[in-house]
Amino acid sequence: MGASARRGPYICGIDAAMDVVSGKWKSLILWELDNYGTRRFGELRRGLPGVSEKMLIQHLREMEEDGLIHREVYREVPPRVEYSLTADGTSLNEALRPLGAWGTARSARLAADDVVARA
Amino acid sequence: MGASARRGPYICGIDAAMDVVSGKWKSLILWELDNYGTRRFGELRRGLPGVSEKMLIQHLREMEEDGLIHREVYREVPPRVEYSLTADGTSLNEALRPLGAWGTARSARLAADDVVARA
DNA sequence: CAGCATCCCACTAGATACTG
DNA sequence: CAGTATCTAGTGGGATGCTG
Repeated sequence: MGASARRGPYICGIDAAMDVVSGKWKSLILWELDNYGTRRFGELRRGLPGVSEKMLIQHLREMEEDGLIHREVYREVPPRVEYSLTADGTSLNEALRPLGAWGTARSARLAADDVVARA
Repeated sequence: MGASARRGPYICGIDAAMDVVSGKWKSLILWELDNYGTRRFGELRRGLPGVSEKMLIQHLREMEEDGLIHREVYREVPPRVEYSLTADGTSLNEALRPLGAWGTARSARLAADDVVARA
């Protein structure tokens, strides 16, 4: 009974999508996994500056349960676990691209306004 | 000190965009305003079943401060206030469209799986 | 009609310490 | 290395009542 997705009922598609992406690091995890294809726990941790172990594992578990990522365990010593995107995770990442572009444009504009404001 | 957007610094574009859309009803407000062009407070309230007055006004104020919506006050009796999208809000709505489509597809698939599971 | 103020709870997320 | 467990603070969001 964790803090995972509600899994409906949803008012609309965005609602359903937001349910699965909300979480401070989830979109970053998606992006990281999309870039590298496959990532170990420690690599993700280093790739997401500021994330705590607890939040990382919690988000990873929820995303696994939501069918966005795949978790492959190699029973070795030392233990190795590799995370990768599922088809769903990949398509979600695609769907997030325009939003990312919008955010980048907005950030740039805010920064520019800030410079003007300081002048 | 409110519950408004952090307004940076952001790790990436999605981060910046999520900062502005996160809030249970914000994407719905965007969608509603995009559909109707302009909406009064009471109309929005009725259009978003389940929203409380407090959350609606709070989200509207934050979105206004974030430059996503425009608030026009008509000093009449009884008072009238109309909300509409700014150019930024409109473009954000565009950027959210693929995500909405993804969520809709996911919902449909989950529902189908659910039917199968019950069979 | 449109909004503000206040109280309250659940949940999110962080820090820290421990384990197979 | 890859987690678990526990405790705590901060915040999101709901209910209710009041105002111009």
